[in-house]
Amino acid sequence: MRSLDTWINNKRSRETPVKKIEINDIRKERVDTPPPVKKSGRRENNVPIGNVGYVIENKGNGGVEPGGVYILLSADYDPQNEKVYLKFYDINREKIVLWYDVTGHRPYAYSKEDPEALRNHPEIIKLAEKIIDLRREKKHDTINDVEIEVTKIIVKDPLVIGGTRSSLREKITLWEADIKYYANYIFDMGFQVGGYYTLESADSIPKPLDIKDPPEIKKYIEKIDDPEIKRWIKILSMDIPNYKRIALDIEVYNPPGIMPQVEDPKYPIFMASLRGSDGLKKVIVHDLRNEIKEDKLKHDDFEIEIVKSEEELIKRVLEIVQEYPIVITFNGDKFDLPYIRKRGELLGIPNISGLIKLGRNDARVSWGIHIDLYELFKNISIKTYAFSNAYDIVSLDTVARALLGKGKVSMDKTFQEATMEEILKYSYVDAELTYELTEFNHNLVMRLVTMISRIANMTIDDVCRLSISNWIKNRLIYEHRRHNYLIPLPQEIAGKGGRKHLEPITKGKKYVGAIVIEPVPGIHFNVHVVDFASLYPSIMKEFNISYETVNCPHVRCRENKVPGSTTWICTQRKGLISEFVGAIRDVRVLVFKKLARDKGLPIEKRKFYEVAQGSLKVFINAMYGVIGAETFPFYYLPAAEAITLLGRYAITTSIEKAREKGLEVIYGDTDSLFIKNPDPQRLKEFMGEIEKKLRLKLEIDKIYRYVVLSNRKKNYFGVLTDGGIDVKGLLGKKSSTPPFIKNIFYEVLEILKGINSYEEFNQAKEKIQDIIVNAEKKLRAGEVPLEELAISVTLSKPLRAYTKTTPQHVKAARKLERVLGIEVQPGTIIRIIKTKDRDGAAPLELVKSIREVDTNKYVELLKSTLEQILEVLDIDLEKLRIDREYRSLDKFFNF
DNA sequence: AACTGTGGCTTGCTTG
DNA sequence: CAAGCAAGCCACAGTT
Repeated sequence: MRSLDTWINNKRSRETPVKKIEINDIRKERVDTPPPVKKSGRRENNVPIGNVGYVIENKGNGGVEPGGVYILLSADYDPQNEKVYLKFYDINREKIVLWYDVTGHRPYAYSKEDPEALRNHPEIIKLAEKIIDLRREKKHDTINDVEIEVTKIIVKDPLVIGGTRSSLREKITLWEADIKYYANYIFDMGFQVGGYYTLESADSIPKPLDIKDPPEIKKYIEKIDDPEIKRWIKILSMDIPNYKRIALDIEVYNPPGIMPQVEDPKYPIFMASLRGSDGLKKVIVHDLRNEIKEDKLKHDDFEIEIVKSEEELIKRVLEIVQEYPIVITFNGDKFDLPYIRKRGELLGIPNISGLIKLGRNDARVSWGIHIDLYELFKNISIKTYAFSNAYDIVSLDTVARALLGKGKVSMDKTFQEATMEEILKYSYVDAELTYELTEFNHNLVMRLVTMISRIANMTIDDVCRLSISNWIKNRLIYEHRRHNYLIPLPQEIAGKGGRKHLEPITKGKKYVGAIVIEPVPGIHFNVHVVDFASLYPSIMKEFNISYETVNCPHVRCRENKVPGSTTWICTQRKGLISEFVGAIRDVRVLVFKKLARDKGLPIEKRKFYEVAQGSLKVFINAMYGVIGAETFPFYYLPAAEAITLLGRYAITTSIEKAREKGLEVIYGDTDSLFIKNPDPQRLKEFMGEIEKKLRLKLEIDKIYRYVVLSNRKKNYFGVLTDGGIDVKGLLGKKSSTPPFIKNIFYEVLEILKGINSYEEFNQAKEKIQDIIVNAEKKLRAGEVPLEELAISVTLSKPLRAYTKTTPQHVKAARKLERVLGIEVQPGTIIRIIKTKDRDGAAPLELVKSIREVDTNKYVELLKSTLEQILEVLDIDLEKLRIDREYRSLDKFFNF
């Protein structure tokens, strides 16, 4: 880690090292006298109550200290004091400090009525007491590209604008009325979440610290002219500290088979495990069966603390976690934290409601920040882009196995049956894994959420709980504010007009997507795959795609048509969305991707830049998707279609050009071309010409030693020049395929991997035949365990939502509920076995004997899975059919 | 009334 | 986000 002192470019800090700055006298004086409390506000002990610039000092929560070095991580609104407060991480004291607004900033929204009209409006009159001001303001109307005058309605509290049934936004048309107040505050004040700040005096506004650029970054900043890009480089290259944090996990003494419910917390908490970044490893236990003997108290892996009651346990846990600014849980939003609070309330623990704050779907802690890893890992962008689908089900066990290579301690006994010692171990490992998920790979997860906070300019709490479309929305709102643009209503964007030009290929879709080239079936050697480097984001950048620039109001732009449509694109103004994609794309490609691969840098730094470029990639990849999603506030169908139309144009133009040059295109999908055995010179020329013509860069993505194509699109496999194997779309790869068949599939692939020429295929055929004949024998002889035959299918809706058809997994799930009383929710993976009964399938749990299995179905499934690779290799499965004796054996089992 | 074949449709999973 | 695949459901028509 580089030392902070060396790169904080603050004069005062350099003269006197940061850590030694003395506490300002003013602050000391103030902290001794508690700040005045508003009459309406109730005061409880230990509850931080804000006033001007500082808070009451309590455990784990310090007041803002002038001269300190802070990172802005979060914010919230305090309704009692009617102020926004910011949560800063103090990097020296390793605490969260709260800073309450000192500017008198108030909530507001905009109306297009003039102030006079509004003053006479009955709804405004009704709320007159709570309205502070109606002020005329100039804003830029992005859709019509003109300056307009709007009225800023400034109010006393955010609920006047929105959040209740009687709020103003429910009564009259308002603009910018659904932005969270604390987010508004951050935008208006120009705060950068994840940025460094200091405070000059207790009641001043936090001032950005000018951070000295690391030497490797300097080179880039000097080279780049665009101030916008420079700003991005600076923000994203600032160091992220190893946050002091603690993982928490509780155990509830519930009867066998009954899950503890937050709504009805009737069973006691008897154990809590803690794992801190400072090395704390502790399990606190209320030994309700009195079985832990003094001599057993020692444990190699963690410290055991025995308490006499549940009340003592909760108090002790709260005492410890308050020492940590960041609390990590796995499912703490919906379980651990609300459960602790509710049990605490039942036991009459004072002030627990001030420490754990429950939202509708989340739980926050007053002295710091709570990160629920379950919510984070569930996030589809985190799952697919950041962790490339390394885990599929989101549970502590599966995520830890995938990312840490180790899982939970298995426990097949109930708490009643297990010894305390066993439960201790089990419980501790949960906290340990939870902590390690934030620490592995150089604190990747903590760095990732901070980096995303910076890009979205969104609080860490929100980043961990909201989806990518919210991250992007947040950043775009901020960009509107920076440009003084009024944010249009979704219906205004939709009302711009413009039309759809091509019917979607798939029924029920809103607009056309990409082109997939008809594959040439066969085995092809030496295939070069060229593709457009991030095609859709590049199109968005290069062709100025944004909701306001597609079908813009300028007459002279109407000539600038998207090929094959009447849609035109603005040539006068840069689109906001286009600008944002362009900037983060450039920053990623020109700076952070290079730094992440710079072998001259120490591994720690490279890992850091890897997180930066990876976070940027998450945003870049999602930009096209959100503009085509109706739920996105800047959704505009003609803009989404313009992107795909330009993509179609790029790929068709490239195919034509390639064929003109005598290059053989055998397949392609969306942004790629598979070129068979190309002449290197011609390939190079071709790529250059395309880039010149389309302003889109083509690159060689990979080279296959050989690739096997069938007549199916999105279905192929290939062996790369380095021996690696690519399997795309084939049945054998699908998560629903039974393990037994999957294994056979991969065994066959393993054989194909070594092949270099046509001749070698014939030898491989023999081996493959053996494998298949054996597999079928095993199946028919009933030698395959049921587990290996299970077909795993996700239940994606609640059971009652399947009204049109009843698929097999839904039938099975209903049976599970009826017969075993197992609760199934959306997201549950149902494992079914194909059976010979009327339904044709049953849940794995209810199949008792191998004799119920419909062997023929499995042979069929094996056949269709393997056929996808074998038909091209000219291996005829029918010829491999097993001798009559096995068929008769099968018959024997049937009767 | 029971069976068979067909095609449209639903569902889930993958590719880019 | 759309394109595309496999598998099964289900209504319907035609046959037995």
